[in-house]
Amino acid sequence: MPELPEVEQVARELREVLVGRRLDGLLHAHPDVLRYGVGLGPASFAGRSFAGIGRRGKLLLFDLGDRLVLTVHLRMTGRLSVEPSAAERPAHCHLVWALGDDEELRFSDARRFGRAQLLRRAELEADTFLRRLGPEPLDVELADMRQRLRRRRGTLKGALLDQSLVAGLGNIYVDEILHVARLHPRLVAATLREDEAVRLREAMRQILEAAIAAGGSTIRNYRRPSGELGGFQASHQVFGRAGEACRGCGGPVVKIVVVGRGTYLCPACQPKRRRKIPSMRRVRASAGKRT
DNA sequence: TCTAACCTGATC
DNA sequence: GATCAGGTTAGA
Repeated sequence: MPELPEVEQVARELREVLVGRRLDGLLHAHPDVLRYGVGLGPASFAGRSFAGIGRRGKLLLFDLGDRLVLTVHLRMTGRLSVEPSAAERPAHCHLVWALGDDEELRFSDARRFGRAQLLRRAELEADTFLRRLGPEPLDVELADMRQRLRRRRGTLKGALLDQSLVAGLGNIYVDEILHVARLHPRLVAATLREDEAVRLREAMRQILEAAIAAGGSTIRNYRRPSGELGGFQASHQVFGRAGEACRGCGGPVVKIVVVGRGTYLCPACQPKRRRKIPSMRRVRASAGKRT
């Protein structure tokens, strides 16, 4: 469910609420959901406090001080929230920490795909998931991105979904980015030209910044820690809009399957290979509109 | 590089 | 009842 903008929103909200706050201990944990580094266990949480909260790709990083880090990956349906201890726990609440002041940090996850790990910093640095992540899409250098794409034999969409190419994009934002960049998801990644790579990188920045500013996208499950929905779904140009009119050219948005994922695009604006395309210079303007 | 698998719930 | 879902990964 959550991609970079949603995870960034979660990190920001929790940072406001949790940093500087003490962690009294772990009250409840599903054994499949929370794993521990060497020598660590449920008792390791007691007496710690939140020194900082960061994000790398779609992974949340809670700095608990004393070289201890809690990582949380929300996967598809994971959700973090801070609630009064007296409030009824949500369904599928798999992790609960006591925060003091009669509040709890809770992780709930219907599909139970999400994972948390308590690690020492040295173990975190050796963590294979973290080590395999590519650069942040908002920071990646154009030359670096081109080089990474050139090594790919598969589709452009598949490459962008691979977290080792760039870290944090998922199914929604890849489709939105490719639409703004006017690139077909099935283009062979390695064949991307300079001008196409420039458009791609610019579209990444534009879409991700707008999505972060809007608090992410809510399609079905995603909720901010505050309980609010994201706002960026209203600005989606193609995702979830099969059969509707493209906001750029008026033609129909279609849904296809690419690398096994439902994929939305406007075939007129995103031709498989170059051809005259309708003026799409102003996708940016319509991207900001509320519909 | 693709598919199946991990789980459950919502929707067709 | 069958299919699909915003993620990742083991295995073919």
